[in-house]
Amino acid sequence: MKRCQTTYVILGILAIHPHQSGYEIRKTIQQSVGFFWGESFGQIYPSLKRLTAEKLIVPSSSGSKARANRQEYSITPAGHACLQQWLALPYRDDPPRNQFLLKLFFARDASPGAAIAHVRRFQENNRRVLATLEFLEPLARANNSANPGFRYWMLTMSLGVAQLRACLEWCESAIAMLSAPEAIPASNATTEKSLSATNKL
Amino acid sequence: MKRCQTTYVILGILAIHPHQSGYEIRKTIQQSVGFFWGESFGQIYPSLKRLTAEKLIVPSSSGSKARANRQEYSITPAGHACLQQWLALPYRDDPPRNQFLLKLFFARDASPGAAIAHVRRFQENNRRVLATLEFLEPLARANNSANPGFRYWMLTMSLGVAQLRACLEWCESAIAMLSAPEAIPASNATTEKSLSATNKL
DNA sequence: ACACACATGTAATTGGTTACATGATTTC
DNA sequence: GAAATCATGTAACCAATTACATGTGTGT
Repeated sequence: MKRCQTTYVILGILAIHPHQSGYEIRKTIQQSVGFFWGESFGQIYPSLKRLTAEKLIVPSSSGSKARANRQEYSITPAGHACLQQWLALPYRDDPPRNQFLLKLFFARDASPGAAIAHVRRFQENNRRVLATLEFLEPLARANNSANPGFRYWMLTMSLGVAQLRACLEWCESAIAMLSAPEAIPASNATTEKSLSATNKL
Repeated sequence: MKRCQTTYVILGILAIHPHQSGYEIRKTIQQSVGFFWGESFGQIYPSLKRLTAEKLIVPSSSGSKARANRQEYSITPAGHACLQQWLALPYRDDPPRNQFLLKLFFARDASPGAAIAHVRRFQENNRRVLATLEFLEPLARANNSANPGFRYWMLTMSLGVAQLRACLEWCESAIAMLSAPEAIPASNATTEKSLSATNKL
């Protein structure tokens, strides 16, 4: 049986946190794995129906925050087995598509300021995300450091932070490089003399 | 008029390198922007038809490598204008979906070795990509350093390398951390006493 | 003769976003 | 009573992958 990725995010979240509604599941996703994973309602609600039909989750109620509207769910043993099975499989890395890098790569065909504008935007985005991660980190640490899942959360966080820092450092040098129109970094002196016979760029 | 992303990759590639066939375009994509962008034939060929209909590219022939089969294309002034327009627009960063990080995040529900296996795979992938980038770099530098597009190619490359290095460093520490099952990094002494009342993990 | 790379395309399917539609509960 | 947030869902659309189908030219 083939299942889309949304399946496993929902199962994973419910395995950690039972008794959540579709609405809440989405919020939890945003707050925990949001910086590397997103789900839309158009994906979540149909998935909840399907997973219920497949007995991987069950409608449940925790009593407390009952609302006429709302339906919450919990993971079943079958659901947990399904999640574990998926976790044991090697992850697939889907071919990346980075529009920022694409626009930067083609920037010789753009107006002069375009490249630097893209880089600045990239820099701002990275700063913003880094700030939220660094804000979240001590809070989560205080609340969850005893939890068995904490170490894995930490690992994802630290990779995120490391990548963001690398990007921000790169932004500095990229802006510097793009601001000084003359300086082309050369590996040695002879490169200036246009060896470009068979261009690939 | 709304156009998919494939449009602009094709235009961008043909702006740099005219007289390429669909087959070649794909190859060029793999060799130049391959580490952050991919296109499939199922996307390229229909796009070429559509772009021809929209007069953004034209069927052309360079004479030399003519084949009964093959049809090559070049960008038109209209196509170039379209590309420039797109390049001037702010890039959109689509919500990332990193399956590796997702599996790592949920790893407390997996078998003990799973997390470390995922990390090792991630490490190998990063090493492989880094190796190809480092292999390509001096070649491209020698052939293209005089080219106006070279600096942008360099920028994308250096970001790629920086990110890959950051990931590889992280891999080291992640494997170390996962190999020593006891050590949970604590921010201070009191965190041990399970302050976890309101768990988020 | 065979394999491999070159070359082009279509059809089925999926995975996903976005917009739309609706309504309940809380808070100010 | 207005606004915000909580809450659920559907329909239309789209971008893209994958598998399939077919054929040509080159090198061994």
